[in-house]
Amino acid sequence: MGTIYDLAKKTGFSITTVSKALNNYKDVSDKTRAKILQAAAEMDYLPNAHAQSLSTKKSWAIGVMFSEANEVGMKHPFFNGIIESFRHATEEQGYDLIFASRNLRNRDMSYLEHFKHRAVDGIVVICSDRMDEQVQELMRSDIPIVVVDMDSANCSVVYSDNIEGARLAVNYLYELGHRKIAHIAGDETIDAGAARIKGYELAMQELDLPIRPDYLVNAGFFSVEEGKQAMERLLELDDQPTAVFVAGDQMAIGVIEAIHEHGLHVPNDISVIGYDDIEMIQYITPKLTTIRQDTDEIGEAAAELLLEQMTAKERLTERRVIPVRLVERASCAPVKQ
Amino acid sequence: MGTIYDLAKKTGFSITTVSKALNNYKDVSDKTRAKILQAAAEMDYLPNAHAQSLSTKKSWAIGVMFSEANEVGMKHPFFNGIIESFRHATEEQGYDLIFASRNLRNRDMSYLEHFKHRAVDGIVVICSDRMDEQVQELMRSDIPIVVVDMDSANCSVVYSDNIEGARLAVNYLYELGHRKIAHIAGDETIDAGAARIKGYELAMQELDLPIRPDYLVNAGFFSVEEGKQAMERLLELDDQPTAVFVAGDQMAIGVIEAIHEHGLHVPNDISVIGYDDIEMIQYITPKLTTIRQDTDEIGEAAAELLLEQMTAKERLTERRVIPVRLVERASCAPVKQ
DNA sequence: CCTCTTCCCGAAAGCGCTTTCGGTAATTTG
DNA sequence: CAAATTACCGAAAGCGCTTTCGGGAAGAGG
Repeated sequence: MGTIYDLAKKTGFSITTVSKALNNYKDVSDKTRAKILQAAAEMDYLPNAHAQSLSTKKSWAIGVMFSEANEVGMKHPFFNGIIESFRHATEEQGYDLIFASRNLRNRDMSYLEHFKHRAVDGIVVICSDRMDEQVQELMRSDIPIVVVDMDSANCSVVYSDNIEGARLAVNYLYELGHRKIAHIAGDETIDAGAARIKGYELAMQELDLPIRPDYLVNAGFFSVEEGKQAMERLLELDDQPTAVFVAGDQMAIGVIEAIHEHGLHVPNDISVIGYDDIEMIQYITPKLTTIRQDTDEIGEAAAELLLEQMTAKERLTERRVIPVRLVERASCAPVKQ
Repeated sequence: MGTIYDLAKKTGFSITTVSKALNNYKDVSDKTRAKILQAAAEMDYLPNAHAQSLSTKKSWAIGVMFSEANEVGMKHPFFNGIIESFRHATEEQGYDLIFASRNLRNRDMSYLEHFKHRAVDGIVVICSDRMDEQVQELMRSDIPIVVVDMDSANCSVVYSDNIEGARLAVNYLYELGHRKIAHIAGDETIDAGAARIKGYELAMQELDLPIRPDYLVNAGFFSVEEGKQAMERLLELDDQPTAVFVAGDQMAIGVIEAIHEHGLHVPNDISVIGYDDIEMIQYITPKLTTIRQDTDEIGEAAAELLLEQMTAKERLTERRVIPVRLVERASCAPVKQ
């Protein structure tokens, strides 16, 4: 492969000139540039990224961090869509993504430390847990950062319009004639969970429907199992809801399971609407009606906000709320008389 | 944050000694080491990874490349499990993962070039397409590499025991009384597809069952839609199979859909067995019986093989075949008389 | 023909770290 | 107590690149 020095020797120019030719400086003639480029191609020359970063202080790398309760990492059916889209958008600008470990040869360090060590140009964190100390630390730092799925006044954030999404769901059920609408919620320590609860309550008020405490059950951290358990609690009620708005698709899967095991039918006995629109829910029975979050757009927006900061070389704090929409499938039906 | 030079000034030692203290050289006394470490902690000193890599020629980074037909990247429900497990295993050793773009500031380069540019210590490629020229190039290079889900004599590889998996599936159906067993296959250009076909044929022979060309249908690249179309072709047959072994879970979902749309019942009319055991299939109706590939173990094995090469600093060519097992759920039933 | 620009190019310092090698002081050995 | 180890530390070169700044050559202007 060779170094820039080899290239200089081969072409007879100084390494300064070679470097300039490679980097499109204008104070090198077309002729010598051509020669150098040709020689570079011949010897398969590639600049060493580390050396470049060392001298330019720009690494062309973006650090990514996941922070979610269930520790599934890239298997997360919603977050991985966002990351994939984010990757596409940043790739176009020449950035690489680096998934940092928290382990530097036996010494374990924080993500912030690791990212500083790696000298990344920016950080994207996909976070559901607002209490995560590691995330807090990242947000306090002065590295360009964008946080996805969480709100904060101190840095650029992007998330879906959860309030509107919840309202969409409740209104839809209302229009189907439902009045006893329950909400199986995500934990309030998670922004998305809290916002959807708020949206639910708002919508219920707007519709002059009572907000019954027994119709609002916290199902924790969005897993199938937790959804199932939450639904079982609703099914124990004397006065059962006729429809339930579930804060996440995975939970909704558990919800439907619970309903079926109880000998009831979705949607004939109970209507269920989910949130996220992850891939698998179009294959379950019944196909789940849900509020779709646009992972593509979220990822792109995140990339945009981060790139903006990286080129501006200053910390910005923009908030981008991505619209959601209702996807009608087969898990909701008009209320029985 | 400061550099090693600041640390030297602060402690009064030379940068040589500081570096040695930080790197646990033994020719520095415990006392001075303690002083230096303390000072380092006080000023939040972190070594610059680029400078380190430049001088040690070790980057503590592993390049990862995905190569699959459907371009879903990290959304791939099977591959992302492998990558997640791989990440865990390499993280423990202090390695970071880098997802390279193919774009270096307008100049687009091959993955190999990019990985050389980044000076990664090793490469993991998760590959289904054996014709991918980029992958070929990587395999020809001299960087430590491990390839997942594909076979090759030229580098370390890890994949599931597809032949045995197919055999397991066919035998299972046979034991349920099925004799008309079809195979909806992945494309033969994909190793996994080819191997499962081979396993299917082998098993059929062993059971003295005829291998009918019309019972072996190529469904391409493992998507739901392709599976559905393939099943539709089987359903057009005068002499329909009573059971079908599908080379991938996603295809199996499409297969079941086709059967249902045809007014038939799974498993009462036709038994279906899949391959992979991706998460979502336990939530569909009926829950899919399948051959489970152990993504955790595959990822770990890949990490092991790669780490081995990286520490040995030489290219090894070990082959690791991971066992599979049958997971019985509800999509197969005894044949109707 | 001389001066002033403009165009090209290169010397050298610097980015932050590692590692070889040699040297001094302290310690051990006989 | 002299000689031989041993323990500890630092000068300096090097990793591969960028960028400032100055200087020479060529062209433009008077």
